[in-house]
Amino acid sequence: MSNLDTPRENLARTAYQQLKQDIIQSHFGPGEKLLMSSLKTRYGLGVSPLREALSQLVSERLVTAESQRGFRVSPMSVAELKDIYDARAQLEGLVVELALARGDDLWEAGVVAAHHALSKVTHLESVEDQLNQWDQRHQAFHQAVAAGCCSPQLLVVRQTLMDQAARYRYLWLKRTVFSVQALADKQQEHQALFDALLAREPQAGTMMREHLMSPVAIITQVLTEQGVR
Amino acid sequence: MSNLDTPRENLARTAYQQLKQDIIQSHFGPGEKLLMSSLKTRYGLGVSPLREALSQLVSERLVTAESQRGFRVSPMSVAELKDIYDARAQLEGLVVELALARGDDLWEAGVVAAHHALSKVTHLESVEDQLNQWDQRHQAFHQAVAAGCCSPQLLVVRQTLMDQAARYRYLWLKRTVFSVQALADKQQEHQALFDALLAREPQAGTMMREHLMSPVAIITQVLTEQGVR
DNA sequence: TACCTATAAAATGTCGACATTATGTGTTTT
DNA sequence: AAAACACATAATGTCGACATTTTATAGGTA
Repeated sequence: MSNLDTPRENLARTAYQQLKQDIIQSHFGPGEKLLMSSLKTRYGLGVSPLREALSQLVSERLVTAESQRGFRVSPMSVAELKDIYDARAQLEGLVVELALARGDDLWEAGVVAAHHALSKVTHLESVEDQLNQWDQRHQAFHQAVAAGCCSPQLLVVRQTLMDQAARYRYLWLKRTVFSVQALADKQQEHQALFDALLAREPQAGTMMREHLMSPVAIITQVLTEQGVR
Repeated sequence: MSNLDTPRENLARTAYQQLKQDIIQSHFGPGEKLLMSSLKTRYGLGVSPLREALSQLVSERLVTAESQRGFRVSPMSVAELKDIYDARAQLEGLVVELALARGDDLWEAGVVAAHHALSKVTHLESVEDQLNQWDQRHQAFHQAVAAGCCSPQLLVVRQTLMDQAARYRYLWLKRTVFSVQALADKQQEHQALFDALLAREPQAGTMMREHLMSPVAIITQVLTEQGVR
């Protein structure tokens, strides 16, 4: 009757999504123990769906499990930051080079649209909204570029690395989005990237690699300020 | 006392390993429904550890979950075969190029050792053993080569794609390992690859890409013989 | 016959209970 | 005082039970 025909999602899936959000936004800090008792009260769920959600997050390496000793948030480190960003840069470079070779008109159209939207981010009243809008369009732009590689598998792998990087990326976002200078620099990089892509210039891959590596210095600084090695 | 200091793995992990094996070796065929009742009797476990294991396999895309409708083995298709192998080839090519630039003496030593072991696979009485030994050393050789990229993250990603490909790869293995000609061809490719790597010749990346793509034709044939689109 | 409907059977997903294992605290021993 | 031990407390991991939902079966209608 009044039943919306939502297919009724698992509790495990909702737990997964919420937990992931909470870890990425550092509600649970790196290395923090994830007590079943607290999770139960926080999300109002039993252990079964929680354990399923945690198992998935272990597969994504956002959570680590130690047998008979429960779960904890995976630690963060400068070494891991560099490893993740290096892998992302290399992979995204590869993806771009494939897109140059494989991308069709529809791909170009998607890139044009996403780039346009990104360049028109308006200054909203709420800084929170501002941050979200820019971040969303920024990610959409890169997603549109990557789509040209015509490899669903590589795109999944790419997304996995994105998720892994999310916690680090979040640190960078806050520093960048509120700096007019940093934003302008990024905008310029995106413009150059955009031009190179549409012209199918071979150096676009290298440009992308450098573009992705540029936040590393800033994030390293933030981490060391927070006492993370 | 008589307690071996094995840390006592949880049942969920053992279930995960067994399920993965059984799916890869096609004990559970593509698209097959995974009934909780049968899994319970087969592995002698309750639902909780089984669901955890299945959740992890969902993350690895070997299993698919539909809310309120349980789990089934992910289907296989020629399209997915091509997608996975393309992604693997591109990624492995990238990894090799990084290894050429980053690999040190220790990497070279590992490659030499693994190549030597691979070239000396003895003809054992049991064909099963023969297959296992060759496959193990073959994978070890590629692993040793890949290690040179100096990126733990990329190696994890590579392993994920390997796991995804395992079911398809298994089909190829059976056809290859029992064909003297096919084995000899592979051995020659490995030799050429080996020489190019140690000489740091830039075309090693391309060679690797072609090496990884070569089984696609055979596997496609086997799949169509089995009625898989 | 084909098609809907009502009913029965089976399967999923979740919780609470319980055994096992880890952790913290206070006491004894050297 | 430091280390070793015993005990109490707390947390994990697993199972069986149960409500809900899906699927199969049989019957009825046009």
